[in-house]
Formats: sequence, C-alpha cells, structure tokens
Amino acid sequence: MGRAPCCEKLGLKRGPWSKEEDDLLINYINKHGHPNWRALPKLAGLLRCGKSCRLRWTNYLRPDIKRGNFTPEEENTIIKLHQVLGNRWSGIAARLPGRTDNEIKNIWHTRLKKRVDDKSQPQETQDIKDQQTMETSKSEENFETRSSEPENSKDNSEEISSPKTNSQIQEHPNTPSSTLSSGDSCSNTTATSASSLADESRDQILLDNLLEVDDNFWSEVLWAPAETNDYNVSDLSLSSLEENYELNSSLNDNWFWDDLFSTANELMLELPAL
DNA sequence: AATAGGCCCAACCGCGACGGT
DNA sequence: AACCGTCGCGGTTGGGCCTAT
Repeated sequence: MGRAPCCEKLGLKRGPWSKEEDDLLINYINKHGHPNWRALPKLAGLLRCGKSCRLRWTNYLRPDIKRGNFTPEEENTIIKLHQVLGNRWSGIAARLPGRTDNEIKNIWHTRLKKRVDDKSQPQETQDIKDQQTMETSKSEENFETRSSEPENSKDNSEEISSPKTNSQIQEHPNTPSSTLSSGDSCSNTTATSASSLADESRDQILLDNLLEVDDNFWSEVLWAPAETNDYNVSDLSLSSLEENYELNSSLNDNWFWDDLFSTANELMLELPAL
C-alpha cells in the first residue's frame, strides 16, 4: 500500500488559502526562511500541512513569481521546450523565469497542447494520404528525400504527431532513452535523480543547441510566421540542423519528427562524454 | 433568465529521490 | 545496507468563471 500521508490530516485545514493564512506564511518565511517545511506550519501558526504550505509558497506566494498572462514568446518557448523535455515541467519552468511548473503544466493542458494538436492533426491526415500515394506511385522525389534518412526511420504509417510525454519520446525509435530523458517513466522525477545528473547536463547542452536555432526552424510551419532567417547556431549542431531545416522546411514532409529526433541523436553523439 | 458545457487554475495526491542516521 | 523523514515532481481533481444555447 501507499505510504502514510505526509502529515496528520486530522484538524488540518485544506482547500483554498485565505488572506490571513497567506500573510502568516509570507511573514514567517520572510523572517525565518523555510528550512523545514514539515515544521513550518506549526511555527508559523498555520493549520496546514507542510506540503500544502510549500505548494502555496512555491506556486503562488513567492515574490519572484510573474503573474499574468503568458506572452506569445513564452508560449512558443514552452512548446519548444516541451518537444525536448516532454512533461518535465520543472525543467521547463527553470528556463522561464518567474513561471512555476504548475502554471506551465496548466497552460500546456488547457491551451498549448490543443494548439499543437490542432496544428499537427490535419498534417497527419495529409501524411497518411501522401504515404498511400507514395506507396502506389513511388514518387521519386519523396523517395530520394527519404533515402537520406537514417535507416531506422520509422514507418510512415505510424503516428507522427509531436511527442507529448517522456515515454513517447523514449519510445521514438530514433531516440535513445538516455538522450532525452533519464529512462524513467514520465511520472518519475528524472531531473533530480542521481543518475540523471549527466542526463540533465546533456539535456541542457542539447537544449542550448536546439534553442539557439532561429525560431523558424521550430515555428515557421507550425505556429508562427518567419520574421528573420539569420541562424545563430555555433559549432557542431549547425550543419545537421541546417540540413534538417532544409529537409523539413515544410511540414508536408512526413518525416519532420523523425528528423527532429535524428538531429537530437546527432547532437548527442557529438557531445563530450559526461 | 436558466443552464449546460467548457475553460482555467489553485490545490491535492501519490510516488520516487535524496540525505541523514 | 536498511530504514525513515523530507522534499520535489508530475498527474489529477474540484470548483469558480465564462460563454453559448
């Protein structure tokens, strides 16, 4: 069975926080910090469990939290990061100053996921049609393009929508599990596991490389018009990303996502051992 | 005006990781 | 090495608000 609750629920308040409770929590943390969440509510005079206090503080009361709507830039960043990190909300939040993982998770589930799905859905339908056409007509152009792909590119008949979870990323045949996640299911806290330290470092390097690419690479077809075309990619990733970008400048290409992950693999192969 | 359905978001829950003993 | 307490994470829920009918 599951472990015991983190706190004695009896007599402890749950649900929405009142202004008074917020003030108590803020005042206490401002004075003493939060060295021990479990002991904090008692010391602060709150009838809450430590977990609830921590959540309230980290997701709402922290002074560095940026309230208000997400900007389009922030939303695009989330979408990009999600393609690399999957549902690792804390990792995404770490790259969006002032935003909490909870907030990002919420906006993903309520708006961004749907937006990405909407963008990719018609394309999937088209891809299936394209593939059927290709199978019968053996379009040479497409065949040549595909020939340049890694041999293990997955079959077009498979789903090609963007990855939504870590597990989906892992399951991608072109993506070694050690590349994009620490190998655990998405429910695990990969960012903090001991073995994930190197993985996280590699994630960071991967992100740094991928995110330095001009927005066009990620967004031109999916969700935003191109405004500039000047790459800002240094080093190892340039050739592969440019090649990838050229290859997939239109999402009419069935292998967009395969290429994305192929690129990730290429990058990882060239990374120094960690 | 009533209400059903969807959207949004704060909060809760359960689990795994980590650190101390 | 095993155990235990604590923390942090991702998934899920509940309820208020908004909108369409």
